[in-house]
Amino acid sequence: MIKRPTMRDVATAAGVSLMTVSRVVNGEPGVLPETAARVERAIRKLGYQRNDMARQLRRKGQLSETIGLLVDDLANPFFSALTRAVEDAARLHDCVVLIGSSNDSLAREREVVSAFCARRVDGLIVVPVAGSHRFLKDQQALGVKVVCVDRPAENLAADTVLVDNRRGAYQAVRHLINQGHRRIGYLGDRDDIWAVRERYSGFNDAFADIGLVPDAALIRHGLRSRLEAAAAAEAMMGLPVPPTALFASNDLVTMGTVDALYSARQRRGSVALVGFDEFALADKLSPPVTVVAQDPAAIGATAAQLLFGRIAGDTSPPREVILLTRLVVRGSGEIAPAPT
Amino acid sequence: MIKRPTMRDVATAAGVSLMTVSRVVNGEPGVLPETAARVERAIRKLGYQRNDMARQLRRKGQLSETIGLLVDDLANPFFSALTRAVEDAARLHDCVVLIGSSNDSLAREREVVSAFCARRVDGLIVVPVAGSHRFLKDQQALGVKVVCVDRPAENLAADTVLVDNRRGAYQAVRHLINQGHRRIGYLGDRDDIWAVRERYSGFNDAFADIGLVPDAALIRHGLRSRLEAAAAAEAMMGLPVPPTALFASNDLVTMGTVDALYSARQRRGSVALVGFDEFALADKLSPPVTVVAQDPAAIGATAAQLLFGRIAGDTSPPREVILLTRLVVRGSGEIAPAPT
DNA sequence: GAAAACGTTGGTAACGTTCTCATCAACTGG
DNA sequence: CCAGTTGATGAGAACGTTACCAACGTTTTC
Repeated sequence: MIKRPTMRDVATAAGVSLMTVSRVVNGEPGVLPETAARVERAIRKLGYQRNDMARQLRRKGQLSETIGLLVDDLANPFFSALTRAVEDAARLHDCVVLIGSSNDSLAREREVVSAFCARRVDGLIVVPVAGSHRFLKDQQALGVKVVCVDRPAENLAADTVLVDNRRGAYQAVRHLINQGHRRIGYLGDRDDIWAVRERYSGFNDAFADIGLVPDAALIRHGLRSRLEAAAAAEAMMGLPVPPTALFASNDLVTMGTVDALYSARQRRGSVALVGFDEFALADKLSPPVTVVAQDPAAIGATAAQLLFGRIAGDTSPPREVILLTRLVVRGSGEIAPAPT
Repeated sequence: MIKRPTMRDVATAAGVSLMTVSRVVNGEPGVLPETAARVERAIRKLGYQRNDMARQLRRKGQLSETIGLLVDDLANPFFSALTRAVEDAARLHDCVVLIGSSNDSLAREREVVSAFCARRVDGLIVVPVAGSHRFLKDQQALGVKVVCVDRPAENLAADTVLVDNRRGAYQAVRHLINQGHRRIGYLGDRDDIWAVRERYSGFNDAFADIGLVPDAALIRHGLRSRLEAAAAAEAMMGLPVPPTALFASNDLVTMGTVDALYSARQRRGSVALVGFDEFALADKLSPPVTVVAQDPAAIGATAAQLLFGRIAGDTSPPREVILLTRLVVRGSGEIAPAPT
């Protein structure tokens, strides 16, 4: 393991000054081709590579060409697709991406953001958890550009990319209502999450439309895992008067619900299911699952576009971009025949 | 947008020297509690945050507490689960993670590795693409710890975490053979990918066991997407004498095959399918899909453990860790009745 | 009671880079 | 032939931090 060579080492090896090496490394003009060639040779011989930390320290106010991305849970397909889109955009700007998962913990979010900012990222794309984002605001004041994704951050003037959660959920539930359903169950994630709350509002909106109020026995909040969702769905289907349809507030909950419906096979087909979020193979289930589809790649790409715009100097007022969801009807909506 | 305060600013504000501030910031002993409190107050008032780039520059030879992770495609659930595991391990070591996707391009891999190393990462976890990894070796010589995942890197002495691809595929195909299948189709990704080649070997091993050679008409390599896989499966099932079973070399190909089998519904159930890689809802398809399951989280965790061991100073010879796959039989193996 | 030890604090030199300016030779034009 | 211009190169100071050592007052030790 050799000590890393510095520009000074290269300079000595090539018999030139340090500045000349710097110029060659950065492709600046004003170096004789012959001299440059000698330097290049020394660079290759020593295996020199520029130290971007030192570089970044010196050229203050310049960009570090690093951004941070903080999502809820990277293992979730929705967020990993989003991440991939951000990464692709970042590469186009010669930018590397620091990644972190917040797991819906404000403390963890703060830790990660702080670690990112200590490394002087140019910007942050954040899926903000519930709570106060005082520290994000502080970083913003110090010049870090911030874009929020999937949920707005409380008390923060930042670009935000959202989807029409409420309308999406509304349409999904209206779809069920139009099929004749009246006893529709709600299975939802923690409702301190903004997007989840919005979807629940949409659920209620649809009922308000027809002058009804959902049955409180058919409302379940706070489902944090596929397993919990399965148990909740199971319980709900076991009620004296079970629902004829279910609305699930996100992909995880939808899959848990599918688990429950499949494990109680005798009842399969007797309940309609609509879920928020598209997921792989939803069309292959029986019955196929109707979903409110978001486009995570588009969300990520939009967020990245906004962020790099800000980094490039866009100082217009914060924008809120709402992307549309799409109801993908898969024919599981019709009132099913009573179980035999 | 305010200029970022430095330790010097804090020192002036607190009426102490720069060194005292440094000591307080780093929690070093030897500062009177009273003095420390004054400094803390100044820090909070100014919103000071340590500049880790300068810090890292000064304390040479120390760790940057940053690692790089380079996967094939972050949007693939396998790699995103792996990434999540690495990230969790990194947090335990107070380390942040730079992420990149190589898309199976050597040039892109080199670019990303180079960008990571310019930022002086302590280590790299890499899913190496095919080709020469000269540049990885160079970085290794300069002290960057490297761990390979999913595939070994050619000509590189580095810790490597793999699964028993060949044996896993062998067992899967043996399973089909035991069920009475003889015409088994192979649908595979690019076979310049090591893991894919290994799986193909396992496929052939199973045939060798019973003294047969697979029919060349039932072998398809180079399927890069779900769509391509679907087309290939479709074509194969349309042969004059179609296969009675299919082996798919990874999750993407398996899903494409599922697409093909579902779209040709009349033939559904007439062909058995076994795929490498577990995927969500495989158990819910009809018929359910038998898979060779890897544990991406365990792979990521193992790789991270090796890497942080090296970073902490472990200089033992490179290790190769082989994790076991698990054949998850889901009852789609039996010879199906001839199509009606 | 002088010497040694300790606990607290500050001054200064790096780390590897880029920026600013100075130098110096070789041209150019009148 | 000399002032002015150009083009290539180099010297030195910063960037924000930490390692090292010196300085200081106070206490302990024999």
